[in-house]
Amino acid sequence: MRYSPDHKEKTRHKLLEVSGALSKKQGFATTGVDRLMAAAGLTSGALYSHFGSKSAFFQALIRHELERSRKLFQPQEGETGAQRMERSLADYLSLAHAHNAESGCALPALSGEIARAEPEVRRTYRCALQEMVGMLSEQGTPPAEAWAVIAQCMGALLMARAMDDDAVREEVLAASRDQLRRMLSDEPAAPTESKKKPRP
Amino acid sequence: MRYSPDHKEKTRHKLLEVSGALSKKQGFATTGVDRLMAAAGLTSGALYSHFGSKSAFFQALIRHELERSRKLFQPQEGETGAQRMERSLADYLSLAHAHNAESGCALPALSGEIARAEPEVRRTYRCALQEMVGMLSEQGTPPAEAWAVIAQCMGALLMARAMDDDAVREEVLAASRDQLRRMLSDEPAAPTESKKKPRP
DNA sequence: GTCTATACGCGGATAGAC
DNA sequence: GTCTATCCGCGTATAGAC
Repeated sequence: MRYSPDHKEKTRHKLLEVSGALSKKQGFATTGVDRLMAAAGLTSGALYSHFGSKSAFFQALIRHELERSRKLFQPQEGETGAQRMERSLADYLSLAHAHNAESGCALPALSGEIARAEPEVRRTYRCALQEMVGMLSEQGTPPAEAWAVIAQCMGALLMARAMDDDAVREEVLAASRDQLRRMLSDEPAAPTESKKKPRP
Repeated sequence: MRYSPDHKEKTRHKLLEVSGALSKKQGFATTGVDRLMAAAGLTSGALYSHFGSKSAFFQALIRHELERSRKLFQPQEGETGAQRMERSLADYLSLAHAHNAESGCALPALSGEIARAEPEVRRTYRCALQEMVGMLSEQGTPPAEAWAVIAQCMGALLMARAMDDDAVREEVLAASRDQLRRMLSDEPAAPTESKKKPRP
């Protein structure tokens, strides 16, 4: 063949990366195949060689994106559970994340489209989230709390993105950060956002 | 004229109601003008008479829908604040709401599209939410908590809708209900979902 | 105010050259 | 494996009849 053995694999990976970014920024359904492929320097034919149809491509893309999202909540070298959570919240619920959907988590960017997608895509979505909850569970956050954390993060970021004013965006994000910190430290509500304070 | 004086007003209202339901179910951008109008028994020309363009129609629709959403959180006759919150949570975070987007709240159904809409639409969205938070604030829920409640409700419902399994959907919704009850009653975390228990 | 007819572009998808 | 060319349907929007 005219192409190196792993050329297909590399191209496929690049397609998922680049089209994923474009989909998170502009939406998947509203972006044509031509544009999705052009973002990776290819033409529409490439999509049908690799995935067969646009909706099959969507499923592969969701699987790939949620794999990336899972890593956002994974602990890094030498972190305690509390440190990981504090870092995750600060990164996730930030204005930077609100303003850069293309490099951010797929949950707030694509859940709306997934909700209207075929059962196969929704199954992929559910399994990925269950894995994420399982992972958090192993690290000391009970499943019920883990679901609540994910829902809160996704909701707050999506709401912030749909607004038109950074000050209000930050108000929403700060409220969620504060709320989650209190919840995860098992402390009762406090009137203002508390400083970093590891539990005694 | 051939039509009664308030015919235009009534038609406009019907358009917003019926197209709003269809948009929440199938998405706004992905539903053509013909279909949106056909749902109200009209043809595409009607949209341009009333609103001028599809995007102008979207803004009117969002304004109308968020007015409806605000009422979901409004207290009813003879309710206390705690009763209202308990009723709101049970109704909002339910499988019925997850399965019937067309008659439900616009926030989980349309926030993704709003996030990619023109600034004018996003301004409408922000103002409506600020009013909602102001309303909750008057009823005893501080603004920061109100933002967290709305984000959590929207995130949990959207996540539930994007899944393919009712058992897991219910797990997500129950986790959020439980979390919000604990937060609103200023109680520390409990291992399982607590029963209705007004604060002492 | 609403409908029908129509203009024109972009959508997804396929065929065949290389 | 990728590109170019092409088919056909649906998208938004407008013009003119009633």
